[in-house]
Amino acid sequence: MLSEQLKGIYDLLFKRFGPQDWWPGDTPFEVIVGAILTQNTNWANVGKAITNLKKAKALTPDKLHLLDIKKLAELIRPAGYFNIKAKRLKNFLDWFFENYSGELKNLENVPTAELRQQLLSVKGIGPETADSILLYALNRPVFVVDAYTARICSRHHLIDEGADYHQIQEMFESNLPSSIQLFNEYHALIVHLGKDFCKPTPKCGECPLNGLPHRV
DNA sequence: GACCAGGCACATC
DNA sequence: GATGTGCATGGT
Repeated sequence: MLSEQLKGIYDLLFKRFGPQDWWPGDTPFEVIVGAILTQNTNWANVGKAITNLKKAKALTPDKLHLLDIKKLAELIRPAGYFNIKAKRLKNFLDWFFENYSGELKNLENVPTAELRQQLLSVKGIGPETADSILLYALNRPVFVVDAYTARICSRHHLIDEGADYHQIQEMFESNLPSSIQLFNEYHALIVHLGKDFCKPTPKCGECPLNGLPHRV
């Protein structure tokens, strides 16, 4: 029955918004960089940082690994938190080169659960960033939870207010088929819904979920 | 000018 | 274990 509700919500969102074509990135590595840069940050600003990295021909594992951290911080400045994010990117690259020679294909045979644990061990990569990388860059069937997901699930009584990341993720993953395509589209649709309607102060207006149970 | 954005680590109680 | 705070740019 939760599974019915989750599928119903998906259908409503897809019907209203259509396919979202996520992740907006040309290569898996670009997706990884974007996942770190978009932490608590508007995607438009991340796009500017990505453009800067492309112009500087720095958007490959090797180049980014070698790039001076001060220089890197300057290039990603539009994405905000640029000092801390430069360090986070470097932390990821250090891990990537130490363990996998900076080659994405070397990640292919690592089991998802193990890879997730390893990503989480990198300082600056938390649950959402790790799962975004796993799903959108590495094509693993994990459900990405973000602030919008938590807010929407709570407001519509799908889960307790105050449920943590893992509980919310578990609700989706155990009540939906484990499909990369479905998880990809669902998370993207939730973000679209969140941007248009489910702000911290709700703007329900023409929300496609109008009519479903909702907290006041 | 206030509010918000596709978080995370760390300090403090 | 829960709660608070710093990190920072840019659009609405």
